[in-house]
Amino acid sequence: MTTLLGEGNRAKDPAPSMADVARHAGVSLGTVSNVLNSPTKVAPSTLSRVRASIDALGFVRNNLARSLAAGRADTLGFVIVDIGNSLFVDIARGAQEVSGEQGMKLLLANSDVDLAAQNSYLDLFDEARVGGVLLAPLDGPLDAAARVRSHGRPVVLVNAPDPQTDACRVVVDEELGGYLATRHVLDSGRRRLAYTGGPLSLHAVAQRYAGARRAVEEAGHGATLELIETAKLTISEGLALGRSLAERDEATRPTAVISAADALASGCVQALIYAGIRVPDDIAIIGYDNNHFASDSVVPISTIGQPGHEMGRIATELLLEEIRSPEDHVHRTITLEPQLIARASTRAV
Amino acid sequence: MTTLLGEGNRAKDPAPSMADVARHAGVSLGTVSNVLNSPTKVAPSTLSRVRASIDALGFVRNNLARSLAAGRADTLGFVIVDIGNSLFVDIARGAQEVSGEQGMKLLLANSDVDLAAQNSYLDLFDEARVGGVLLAPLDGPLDAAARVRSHGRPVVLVNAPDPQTDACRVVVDEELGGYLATRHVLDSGRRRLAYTGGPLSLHAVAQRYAGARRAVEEAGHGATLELIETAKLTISEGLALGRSLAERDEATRPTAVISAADALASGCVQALIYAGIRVPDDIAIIGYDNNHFASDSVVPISTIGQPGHEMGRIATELLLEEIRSPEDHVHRTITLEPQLIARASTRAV
DNA sequence: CTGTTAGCGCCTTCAT
DNA sequence: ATGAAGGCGCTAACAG
Repeated sequence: MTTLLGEGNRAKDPAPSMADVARHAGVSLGTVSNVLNSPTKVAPSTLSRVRASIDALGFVRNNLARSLAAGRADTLGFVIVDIGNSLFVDIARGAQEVSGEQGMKLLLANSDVDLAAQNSYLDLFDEARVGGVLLAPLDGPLDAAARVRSHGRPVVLVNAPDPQTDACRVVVDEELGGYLATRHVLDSGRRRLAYTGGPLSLHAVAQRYAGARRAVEEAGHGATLELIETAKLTISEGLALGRSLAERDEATRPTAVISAADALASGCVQALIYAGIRVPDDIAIIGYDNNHFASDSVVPISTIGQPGHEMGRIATELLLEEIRSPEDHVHRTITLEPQLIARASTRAV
Repeated sequence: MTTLLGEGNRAKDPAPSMADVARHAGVSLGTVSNVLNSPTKVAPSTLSRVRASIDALGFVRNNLARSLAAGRADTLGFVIVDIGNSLFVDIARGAQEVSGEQGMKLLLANSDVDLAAQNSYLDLFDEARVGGVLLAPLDGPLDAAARVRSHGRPVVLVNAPDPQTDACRVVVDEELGGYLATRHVLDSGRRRLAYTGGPLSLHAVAQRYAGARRAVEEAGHGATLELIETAKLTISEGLALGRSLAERDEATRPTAVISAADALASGCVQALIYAGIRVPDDIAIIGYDNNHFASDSVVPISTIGQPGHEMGRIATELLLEEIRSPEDHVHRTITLEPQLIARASTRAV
């Protein structure tokens, strides 16, 4: 076909390939590959010459072709249940660190608490032939993850409530967290306690409650624990909770509230103070998660911190280990401990 | 080589390929490709037979090979400056929607306000041959983005302060936002105003301040605007601000505070209430960003909403347009308008 | 409608 | 230290 006017620039000159670089540098394709992958095996002179051509041409290697040919990927995928939750952001940061240290890249995908989206991203990473995937799942079936695993692609679960799957997991001891929080307020002298959070169908909420009960039973001495279930773990539920607490008369009002989440605790504190009730003098409150708005509150709120950063690091290490030696890898569950962070909201009376 | 004990499962049976499917179904490779890419061109009977083999074998297509062969990608990359900020999460959601609707997948990367990380992810997406990239950049040089563009890969900037680059951009009118906020409190009857936020070196903070000044000048009638610069836009800075405001005597204390961020406003409200100062009766406050903790406050805080979701949608549409017709694409900057959200914290007196 | 074939860009032995 | 050649898994004509 003859060239018509303007047809010449139609091609939008395609990215230069290694072959182009080789030609430009006057070497063979294999040599270019070597300067990219094993620079030590190339004579210094050719090496610099090839490198010069590389950036003269603005060459970037095609990772698709690279991974395809090499049969392995330098990419990891992380499917995150809720990118708006700072715990997961911390986990992602930890994962990113380890990935970088070990020469891998980390790609993120936000499932947004939606099972279909979670499955779709799992498939995406599977099709993209990533080296392995990290999954912070929502409460729900994990068969899509199993499918990925069945394709020989390692999956490690982070903060997964469900222990039934055959994969490595990194979790934190929720029961212990509830115990620590409750024990702390008992130690501060309060006896009439209330645990709040919900719905109880959430694994973490239930586990933390179990821990709270254990601490109260252990305490004896007339310590009591009331359960106040909420519909969600939000600030606005907390506001409502605080208002209803403020309406109770002093004799029945708990003297300490153990909350399953900082958001809940924060709302509660705000509503109580607004109603003229003193925190921690009249009511002590402790939250959970160590979100920034727990520390950044008029009355800094005590809380239970989860080692998100460490969770991300460990999960990634497990994943890389499984990727590198699938043969002798044995799955394990690493359980991390939550940590008490005492602030003004639970000061002893 | 003879088979030794246990050597058989050494291979960790590699993922089945289209060739395997073809063999299993008794058809040719091309036909399998057709059932995957143009099912209409395949006889119903073969179609179902091939499909049966596909999931009998648990086949998932290799996207690396697919993109390599096809010369185009079905993936978009989004480099996000701060995954902890809900505005960007909203943008990501919008981008995800449009991507999905148009048959593209969206991969995320968190640069975490780090230039090196941002550049590294830009390169990652470049090497991964994504179809195009969305970039919510940090205040800093954009040469890495230019490099990506020079490789023929479209880049669109979201919420980029710097208008100098040659690419499509989606931004919101920050000056207008400051104006709207200020105008609103003026309309509510306040005259002694203060604008707070910082550092002023941040583009958005400075622009919003400019808008505030414009509104005050326009108002005349002895309306005044004090500037209270903060080091950051955090809740704790807001707490400090609220405390210092509470210490002033009534004659000099502003009757309305326009804050450059909800976090700041939230802290301020909390500290004021704690000090016994009434909001909005004694001081009205308006924030910026429409973060959830602005609405979920004892006194719901008025704010300026940014159309994050829409920003993400539009940016992705621009990107897809450029990807699909690079020839006749002309770069443009879409400027969206922020929106006033009036709540209790600025109720008229 | 189905089969055949030639690459896509790179890695990786194996020679030289 | 460098070059040559086969193949990774798939798409996209083109034949039949």
